[in-house]
Amino acid sequence: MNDDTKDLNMSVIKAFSLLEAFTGEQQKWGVRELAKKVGYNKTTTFRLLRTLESLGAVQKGADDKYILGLKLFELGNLVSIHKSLRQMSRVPLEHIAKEITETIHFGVLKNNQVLYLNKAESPLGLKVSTQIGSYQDAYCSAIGKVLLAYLNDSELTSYLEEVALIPQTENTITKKAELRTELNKIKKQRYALDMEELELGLICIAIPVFNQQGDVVAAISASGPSSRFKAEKVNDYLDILFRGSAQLEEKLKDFN
Amino acid sequence: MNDDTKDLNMSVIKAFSLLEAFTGEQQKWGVRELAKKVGYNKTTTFRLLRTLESLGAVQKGADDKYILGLKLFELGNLVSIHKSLRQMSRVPLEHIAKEITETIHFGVLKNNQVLYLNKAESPLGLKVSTQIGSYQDAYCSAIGKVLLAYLNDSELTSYLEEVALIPQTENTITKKAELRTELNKIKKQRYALDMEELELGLICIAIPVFNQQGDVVAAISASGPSSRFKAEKVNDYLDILFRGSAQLEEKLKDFN
DNA sequence: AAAATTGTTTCAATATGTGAAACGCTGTTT
DNA sequence: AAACAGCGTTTCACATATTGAAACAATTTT
Repeated sequence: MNDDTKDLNMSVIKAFSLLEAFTGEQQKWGVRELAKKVGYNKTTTFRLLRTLESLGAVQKGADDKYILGLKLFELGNLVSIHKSLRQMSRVPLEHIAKEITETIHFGVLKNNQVLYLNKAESPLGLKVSTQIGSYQDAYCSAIGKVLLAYLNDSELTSYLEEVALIPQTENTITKKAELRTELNKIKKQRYALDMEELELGLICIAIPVFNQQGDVVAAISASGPSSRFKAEKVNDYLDILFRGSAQLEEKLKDFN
Repeated sequence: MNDDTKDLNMSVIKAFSLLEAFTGEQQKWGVRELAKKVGYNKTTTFRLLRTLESLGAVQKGADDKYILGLKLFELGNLVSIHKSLRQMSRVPLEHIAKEITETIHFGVLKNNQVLYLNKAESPLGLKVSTQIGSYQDAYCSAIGKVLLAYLNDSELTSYLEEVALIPQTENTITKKAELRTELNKIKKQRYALDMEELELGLICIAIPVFNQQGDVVAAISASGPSSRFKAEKVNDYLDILFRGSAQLEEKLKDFN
């Protein structure tokens, strides 16, 4: 951590640390266990939780433990950045999902990571399911690699300097030179594949979404289990994705 | 304000006051104008904003003014209360919207107000458009009246004691006895009409959604301009809504 | 019945947030 | 060209609001 911490309101920072402890895996917290987790005194933690409760940012569940409250739902729905992208993506994503019958994701690059703005889930039982609003490392996902591929040289160089290529599976690209080569290839062919680079058994194919100026603003992907995702289907999937992407790009025009 | 304010963390409360100043109408704020709006010193406001910025709860837009940040989007997507209701409602709402070609809303009662959890917008140009996550007074909306109609006696009595029936249009019900009669009628006929009670030119029809135990957990509505919403269509709309509601109730079973 | 949890309150100490005034910057008015 | 008015931001002495160990009340576990 750098010294940007100077003159920030510590109470507010602490309050948000508490909120960030609530994740998809751990949705409920008691006072003492949360205090232990974030490293604050239990009294402090208790008072912050009570404050957040009075604001509706957290609330007590049936078992008296705290869960995230509806105020955050309200505020989250007011966030205007990418809001139009998110809204306009819904219908095209659902069309694609219906045709491909795999889960479709829609994401942008934010802080060098993929931020999932929307999704349309596969109608099948066995499917990929990601939390909208969550982040994913870019170098090991199809959407991420597409978005990285269209960065300009200096952006990509600084990304490669900063990032640590941690192996998620035996297929994860862990050499920076190799990643660069892969990204060049992706830019040429206009799509990216993730062949179990993030998770074993999970395959993903992604293509870019351009705005009217020709910049890549987002990417869409289809993800499914390797058992269904056969090589001979790739071209079909790409066709469908490209048609969906064209729809998205059409809608994007209205927002300029 | 009552004395619940004791021992709450004022900084956190102030920070949230700032966040709540951001609405659909006013999405951007400069430091000084926001300070004026919320009544804090500009220095305090500035420091809180800087703190919130470092947390990603706000960020600076293109014109250097502050807008709500993606951290709130992330947190909002993690809110688990009503999350399943929200998710399961999407597909049925879209089916209904396609059939009725008017905007469909899905809401619950929260703090004696209607909280909109989801919507499916009319494909037509002239349409109702509500912010998901926003609140609406219950007594003057169709969804609200349905939800009120199924409260038990003591809940309804305490609602009627607390609420102020402020006329929104010339059709708004402003007498508590009259509202009670209306709610009885609604419970009997199993649907509610809002005939320009909230906004002139706006008509709305709503029905309840039951869970497996037979409690009303939510309501769905179709809203449109009075120019399109003719009396002879009401029965058709009801048919479609009831079929949609049945779909919703079917999905609800899986979550018990 | 004792022990070990939990959430919650108390109170003195001090660390933390406060706000008037000043600063540097940009754009407009004189 | 100079004065002005707006903005976000910094400074610093002061005072208030936050802190945490310890105690408390209420459950649950031993």
